[in-house]
Amino acid sequence: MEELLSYSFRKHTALTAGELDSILSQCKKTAYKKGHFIVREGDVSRNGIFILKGLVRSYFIDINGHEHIIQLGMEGWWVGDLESFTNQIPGKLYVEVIEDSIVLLLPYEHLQHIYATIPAVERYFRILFQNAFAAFHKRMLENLSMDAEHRYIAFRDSHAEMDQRIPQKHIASYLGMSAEFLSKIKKRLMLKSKRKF
Amino acid sequence: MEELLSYSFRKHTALTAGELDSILSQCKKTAYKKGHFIVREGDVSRNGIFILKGLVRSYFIDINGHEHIIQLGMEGWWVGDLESFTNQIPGKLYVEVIEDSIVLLLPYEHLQHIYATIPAVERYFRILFQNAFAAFHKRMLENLSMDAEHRYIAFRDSHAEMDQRIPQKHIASYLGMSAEFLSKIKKRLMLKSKRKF
DNA sequence: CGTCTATTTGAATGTACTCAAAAGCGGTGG
DNA sequence: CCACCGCTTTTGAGTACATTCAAATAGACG
Repeated sequence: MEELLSYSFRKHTALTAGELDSILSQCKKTAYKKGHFIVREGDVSRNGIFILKGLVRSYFIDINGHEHIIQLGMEGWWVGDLESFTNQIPGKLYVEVIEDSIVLLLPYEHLQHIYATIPAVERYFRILFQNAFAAFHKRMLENLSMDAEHRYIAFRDSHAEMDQRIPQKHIASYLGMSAEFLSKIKKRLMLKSKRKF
Repeated sequence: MEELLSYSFRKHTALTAGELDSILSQCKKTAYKKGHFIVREGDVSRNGIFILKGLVRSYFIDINGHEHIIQLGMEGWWVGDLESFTNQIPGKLYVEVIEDSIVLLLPYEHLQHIYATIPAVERYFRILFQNAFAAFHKRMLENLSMDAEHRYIAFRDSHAEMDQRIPQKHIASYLGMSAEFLSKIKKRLMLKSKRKF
């Protein structure tokens, strides 16, 4: 299962088997049950989190007590509270496991050591962050230019698997709308597609 | 003026004077007049863009013909259409100079060469993208949790200088609201602060 | 099964937008 | 120096998209 991480590294950079082993040996494989938290608000995120199996959401709670999902992550993804991890300060996010999951935890200090000893890892994360940043740009662009119905259609089309695996209320939160409204949208789309037959 | 770039590099990574010179020699210093475009929709962004002086906005136009500002950048910032630059494909963004500006242009191929010959630059951009990503997270978090009035207050507080230098309609677009509505918000805030005297 | 959570539905409400028009502001040329 | 033009900002009225609240229904889990 750990090959997922090796595969991810090899996709973006050239590492020897020994280097990969060294990195893997500094990660701790951990299982979480559905509903449990890897990180809570106020925690300092000590670890980078790489998902080997399962599904995770990260969200924060605003001053009105409403949850807003920042990220949904599944197999092969890095997740977490980046600001908290980068600066080793208390964070604002919760990272909750929404399916029984197995993750690799990579402690902050170990990552710093890896950066220092295996420069190619700088390249790996440079590319990862660059891609993540561009993807985020795209998401923001969609949020700005589309209404709620089209945001959901776009999500369903590009994340078909997540649309199946994740409860609607979480998808609504990720897309920035209320759960009730998403329900109404889905009904509207059902009627529309029925009309074609 | 070019020291701005050296300063930016040195803040995040250790580079020799020779390496900095080499990087600088591969950049092309270019002046743009207010209202001119560095990149247009459909262009392949050939250059990384670093601002030495002036002010730049990047935006896209949605299917309804409305502009949405993605980024506002000033002295010491990298700007541009990252997706287009990274993948060397036609982009969706316009990059427009909104004050007479001087920028450094770093061609894509030169940057690849720099990555290959000066590994510390991987680290520089890794950190830059990591910070940019975290900042973007924060912006999205604010967009989700605050109403229009509080988004403007947050912007004014953390970007006081930009609030002065940039026309209101651009700020409105950056904050995801109509220019008219921002005008109404400012009036409301004026009245509120007056009432305190 | 029974309980707890998630989803659906409807009615009332609100935040922010659109459209239209007036007022303000800055630059340019006579 | 003033007059005019274009662009930005302000203001008001009407509107729409999405929310809130409340209640009913359906589903999941022990």
